Amino acid sequence: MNVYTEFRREVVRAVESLGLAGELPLKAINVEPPRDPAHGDLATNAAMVIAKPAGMAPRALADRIKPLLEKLDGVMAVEIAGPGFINLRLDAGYWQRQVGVILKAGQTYGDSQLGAGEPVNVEYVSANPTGPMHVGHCRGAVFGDALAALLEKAGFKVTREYYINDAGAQVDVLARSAHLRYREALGETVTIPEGLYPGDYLKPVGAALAKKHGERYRAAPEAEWLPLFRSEAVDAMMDLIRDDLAALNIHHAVFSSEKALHDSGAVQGAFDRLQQRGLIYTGVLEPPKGKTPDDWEPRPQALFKASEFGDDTDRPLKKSDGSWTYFGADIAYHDDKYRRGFRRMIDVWGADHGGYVKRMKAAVKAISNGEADLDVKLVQMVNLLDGGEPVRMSKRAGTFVTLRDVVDEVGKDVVRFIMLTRKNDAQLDFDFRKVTEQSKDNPVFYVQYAHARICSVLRNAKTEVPAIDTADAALAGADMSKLSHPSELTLIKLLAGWPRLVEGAAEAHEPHRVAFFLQEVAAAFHGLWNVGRDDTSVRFLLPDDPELTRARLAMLRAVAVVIASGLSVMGVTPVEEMR
RNA sequence: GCACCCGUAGCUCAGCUGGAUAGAGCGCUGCCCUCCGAAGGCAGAGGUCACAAGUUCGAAUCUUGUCGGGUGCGCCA
Repeated sequence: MNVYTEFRREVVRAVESLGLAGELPLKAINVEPPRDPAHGDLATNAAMVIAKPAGMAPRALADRIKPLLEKLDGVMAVEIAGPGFINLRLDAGYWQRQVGVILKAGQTYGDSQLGAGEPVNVEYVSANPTGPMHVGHCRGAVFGDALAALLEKAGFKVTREYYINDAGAQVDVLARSAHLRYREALGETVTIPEGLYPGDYLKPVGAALAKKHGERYRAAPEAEWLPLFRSEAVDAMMDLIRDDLAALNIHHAVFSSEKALHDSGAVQGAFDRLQQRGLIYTGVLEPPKGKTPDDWEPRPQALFKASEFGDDTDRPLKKSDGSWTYFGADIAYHDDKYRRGFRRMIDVWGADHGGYVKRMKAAVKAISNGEADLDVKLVQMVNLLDGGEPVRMSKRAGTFVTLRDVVDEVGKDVVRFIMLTRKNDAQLDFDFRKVTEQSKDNPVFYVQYAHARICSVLRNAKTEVPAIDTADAALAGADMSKLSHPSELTLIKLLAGWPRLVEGAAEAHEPHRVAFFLQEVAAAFHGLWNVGRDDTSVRFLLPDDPELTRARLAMLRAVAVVIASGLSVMGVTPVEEMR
């Protein structure tokens, strides 16, 4: 329960007690902080949204609600404004008490029951198991992981999942590339032909295969070694990828294999179920307009009636040779999630897969009879820059930037924070120089600096005002009514908005809001710090006034708690000092 | 041709799912450091929210259309 949901409940209760006739849209009632602080602490639209169905003028209705709200605990004044807003002013004590609430809750402050323990599956990264992760994978990885943490904080039961595309032609290419490296390890001189993976990362894989199998598959026909090499190479690549992800502190709970879906008959099973419901037919697709392929030939294929579920056209499940399309397997994969009990699924994809969203949503609707909800979050490209200049990347020239390169260069915390400083569907510039700069332009530094400054004040308190016990539990008992400076109240109100932000961001699947919120908190804190620079009475450590100092330290700890809580959602470690 | 995403201050971007006079950083202008909290601070200028209709008490936000940018479009994954 946070400030806003608490008062929303009271407003709804007040409206209900009026005994108005008609269907009242109570769900449309909201309580939120007004944009203009001059309008008070809380504003509700209740009178405006209820007015019409109740057959009253909004302001007249507001007049009747007003006295009921005036009686509430913590409410200092109620005003009716504009077209019928009801603005509440809370007494300072109400806000000041929030400091104690935050300190008592600690890291759990902001936790919500919104999700009510409902299972959510978040599938992210899912990079092809053909090599180490490159920088392009970073954003989706960080986004998915932060979204998962955010949903957990909001009370959902989250499963972090990775889909291994180990069934397509690309893993045959991988196996052949590994076979070449295997022969190389056995002493041959090899050149990697066009179309195979040239990367050095396959050398150890080849060496391991040589050690394990000796000469056995050196000159054997492909059919004898391909499945074996494929599976061993994929395993090696997944180890590589898991290591890369670990460098970002990302750990999936479930790894699902596309190949396993084929082998177990799950793909056929999902196909059969759709067929039984008459959603599959054999047909011929129109060629795409405007981009007519030269080799287009109309061919009959097994098609899924995606257009009945909101897609633009029906989609092929089988290729003309009868084998499954990627989409066919992907339907089975989402069917599998559904059968594992997930009614909420989130997929995180690169923006280049945007054209795939409608058909996947259509498929989930179809397989679940509309019971399951799939949200697909597309993450846009990251432009790598160095001092404003684009970093040129080319696989061939060897100037290819891996995820590991980036993490080694700037650190996991910086990568994670910066990747969340834009909403997912906007492009993002990642400038190696800027992200490590110690200045206000750099949001990572700005937020971390706030946390470090607070830690520093707490450390100094031990020597400057040694009488004060700086443990959270002790600080929570301070006389918060001493926190009466306007800048202090502004800061406390901001902190009290954290639980509300968690819920909003979780519902919208928008972890970037956490990053922006923390920048606001940091700005408010730095601002207060600077007030103290000119006006010594607003400083935090005042040896002549231990009671006030105690209250201020409590407030600072509350700021640190909220920052640390937000950073933990983002997967960033708060620092205690800047170096 | 079609679909999806985007279009907000000179630049980079927020805008809490429809609220009141649209915000932040950078840049610009003007003030503020002998020292005690300047890896800065305070103040100011800067907007047809791409454009046009519509929905309603109320639109940057929802709908439709137009313009501009990006991405994608059967047998790749």
